[in-house]
Amino acid sequence: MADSTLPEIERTIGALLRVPWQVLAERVYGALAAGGYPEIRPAHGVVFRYIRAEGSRIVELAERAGMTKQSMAVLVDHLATHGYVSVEPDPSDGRAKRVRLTRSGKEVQRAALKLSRQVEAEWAALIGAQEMASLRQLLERLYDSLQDSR
Amino acid sequence: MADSTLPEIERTIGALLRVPWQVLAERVYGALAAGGYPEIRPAHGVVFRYIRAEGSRIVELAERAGMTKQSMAVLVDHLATHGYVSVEPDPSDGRAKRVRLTRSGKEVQRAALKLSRQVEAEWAALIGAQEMASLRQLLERLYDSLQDSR
DNA sequence: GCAGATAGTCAGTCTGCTTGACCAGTATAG
DNA sequence: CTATACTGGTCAAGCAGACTGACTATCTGC
Repeated sequence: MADSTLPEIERTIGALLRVPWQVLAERVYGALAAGGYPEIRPAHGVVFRYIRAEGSRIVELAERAGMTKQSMAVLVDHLATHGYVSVEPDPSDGRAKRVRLTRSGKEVQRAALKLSRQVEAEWAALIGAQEMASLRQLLERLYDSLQDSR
Repeated sequence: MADSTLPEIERTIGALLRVPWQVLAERVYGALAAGGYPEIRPAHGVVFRYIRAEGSRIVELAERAGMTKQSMAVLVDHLATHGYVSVEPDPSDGRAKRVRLTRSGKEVQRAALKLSRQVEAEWAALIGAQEMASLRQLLERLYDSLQDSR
């Protein structure tokens, strides 16, 4: 209830943020599933979001995603068994592993980004291009402020 | 990955919506937990959001929340055992039950709403009152458009 | 060269959701 | 006015995605 609605109320700020986000997420993961990547579930998004091109360690991904290394290890393992990432020993540290996107992992990343842009464009058509641009700008401002105030 | 970030990119529309929402949710549920309602978890939010003042049926809540009646029954049961809702047989239908907020359930609802408004005010201080007002307006516009286009 | 920090794994648990099968009460068509 | 279909809710089982705690192996700083 980040947006509990007493009878009179609707459209708390929570709902206003959550609903579009859910619509977007459903579209993106739905399209990925339908488009030949059925093993990619929402939880795996963080890997694609936070992985660096040169490869990342599991702890690093976990840290960035705000979860435990055990949980991240499960996600990485799933993606590895389906060929979206490769996991190799890190030559510079015998304890560590290096996780990297494979060709098809990069495909997924690109596809997701494209879908996101597509949905954003649809929304622009819905509420007006200028309005969508303003909305994005204001959200960026809020986003940056929230990042700073940590 | 409603917002997969290829190296160059940051701040996809997904991240811009998701991050503030997460901040808000954490604040609201954190404050509720700290403020004497530790049994209220994020999953229970839907009950407070969708319940009608006259009382609602389980199927109705499930429908509105977009989940199965079994799942909703679990949430309602949890809230009932902690005294936030009452569950009585529906006099007009022998199969059905009527779920209503108790006094303390209403308290929670009000507290959550207040917290939400508080966070919104903090954000206004962060990015500017006018900007926050514009942001809300644009989000409302998007929200309404998305509702309509179903 | 040893003590403590770090990367990752194993095992167990919890929450929040699902599906499938079912029962009991209600509504309806013939 | 009864047989049938529908509906509200429950029981049981299972899965996904997170968690904690305990452990091994390796690395690093003094």
